[in-house]
Amino acid sequence: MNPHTIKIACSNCNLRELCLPLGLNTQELGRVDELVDKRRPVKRGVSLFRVGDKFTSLYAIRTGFFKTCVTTADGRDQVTGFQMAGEIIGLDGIVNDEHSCNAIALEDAEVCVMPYDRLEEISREVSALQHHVHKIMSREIVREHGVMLLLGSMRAEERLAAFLLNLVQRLKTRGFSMSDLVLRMTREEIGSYLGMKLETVSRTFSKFADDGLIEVKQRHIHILDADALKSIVNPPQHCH
Amino acid sequence: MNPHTIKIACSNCNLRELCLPLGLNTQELGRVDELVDKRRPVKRGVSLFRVGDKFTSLYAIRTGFFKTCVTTADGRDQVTGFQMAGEIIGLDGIVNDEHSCNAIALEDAEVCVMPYDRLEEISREVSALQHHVHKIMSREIVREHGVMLLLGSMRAEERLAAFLLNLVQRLKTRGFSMSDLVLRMTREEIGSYLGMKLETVSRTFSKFADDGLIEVKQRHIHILDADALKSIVNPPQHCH
DNA sequence: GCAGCGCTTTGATGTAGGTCAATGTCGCTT
DNA sequence: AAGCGACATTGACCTACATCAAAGCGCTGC
Repeated sequence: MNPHTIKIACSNCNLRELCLPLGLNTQELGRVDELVDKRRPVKRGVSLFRVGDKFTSLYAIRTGFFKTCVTTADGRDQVTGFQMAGEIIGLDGIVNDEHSCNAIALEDAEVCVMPYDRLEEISREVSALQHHVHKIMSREIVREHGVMLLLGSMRAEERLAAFLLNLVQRLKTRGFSMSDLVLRMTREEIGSYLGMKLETVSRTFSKFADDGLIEVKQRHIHILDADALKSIVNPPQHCH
Repeated sequence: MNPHTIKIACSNCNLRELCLPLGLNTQELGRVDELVDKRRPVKRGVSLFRVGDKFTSLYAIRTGFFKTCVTTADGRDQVTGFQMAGEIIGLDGIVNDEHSCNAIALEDAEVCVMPYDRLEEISREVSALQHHVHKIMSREIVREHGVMLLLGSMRAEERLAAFLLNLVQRLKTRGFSMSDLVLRMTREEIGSYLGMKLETVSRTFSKFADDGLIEVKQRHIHILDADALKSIVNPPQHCH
């Protein structure tokens, strides 16, 4: 192995347990290392792919933070998700061989490029990888169910509380604090994701702060009472 | 081949072009025929699977009509989709080996049961099937993006117009009329899916009828002006 | 150090759609 | 065929959130 190969080997990657299935043997790991063609840096504000781009690859986020969004004919757009290190984006492109959403870096980022035909080929040989790919897609479907629930039947406070808890949970998995986070997106982007206007996002943050649930200083959020946030999302039942 | 085998062979199924990839050779078709373990009837109002059920199989709808829905801790629920003949349900179960939504028949139905481990096994051998499975999952992800857009940034009339056009489009693919449809779900279920109350669904139907876009007689809808519905979903741009 | 800009906060007011309630329609059972 | 129950429609009123508008904050670049 030359140093270059080592550099982009999944088997040495510190995000391995987020991207890859567990329990691969040495030979399988070797095959999986061939998945990543190269790495690609994406500057803040730049898109990794856009609606209509030919679909060629999936991308594993190594560093940085993305949003994905779709657009209506009349220019309104809807953020469909925020993605962080260890997460896979580009799945939307498989069905029609072209991307149907935009993926934009919210901070300087680097992704691992996994050519899709190679992924299919290696999945046929390594069944743990095959299953893993299915799980990733299924997870995305289930996540979106959750967003539909949020958009379809929650009120503003519930949505924002759910959003914060979700973010902090994912950050925790990556070794960050459960109580402090820095939002990488604007109020407007949060609002788009949650189906509310940026002013409502701001007011709701202020409300949470007034109620002593969080501290807000611009994009820095300190969570003071996670349980209270949870009980906003799942209002405690009162017996009758 | 005995008659029983023939009976549940995908290769003879009239929905084949909806469920299966095109262009399989005879040998591949033979393998794919092994996908379906058995058929299972589901009476109207009965669930095919429920939240928490162990995941074992995907289901191809042969006849009938389903809704899938998720539930909040406090009992509100959200319809996440309506599925008709030729569509695949159960993908939500892959990620955690148990289902995370309920699938309920809205009319007497019959599904083909495809044990998931067999699907993985055959996908490894028949790459067209592998790709097809990926496409089905990707299509579901893209569909959900569309629902997020609808829930997050459209108004009631736009939502209902988009809903009707989507239904009628899918029915057309199945050989039904572009202008007449029978809703298999209640106003409340439509409302849940579209993030609005049943009264608003009813009022919006009445509004469309008053405007001469559709005729509504209970669950029978006759579309008079599909273009007008389209222009509600994508309001024509006015230059400035 | 301050000018300018992008983002955020906060206030005042408007409205789409929710809520509550009454009535209507249809299909099913007896 | 009458009566019941599930679903749908319509009206009157209300509220959560949107909209419009005005500061405020904290960068970045000169």
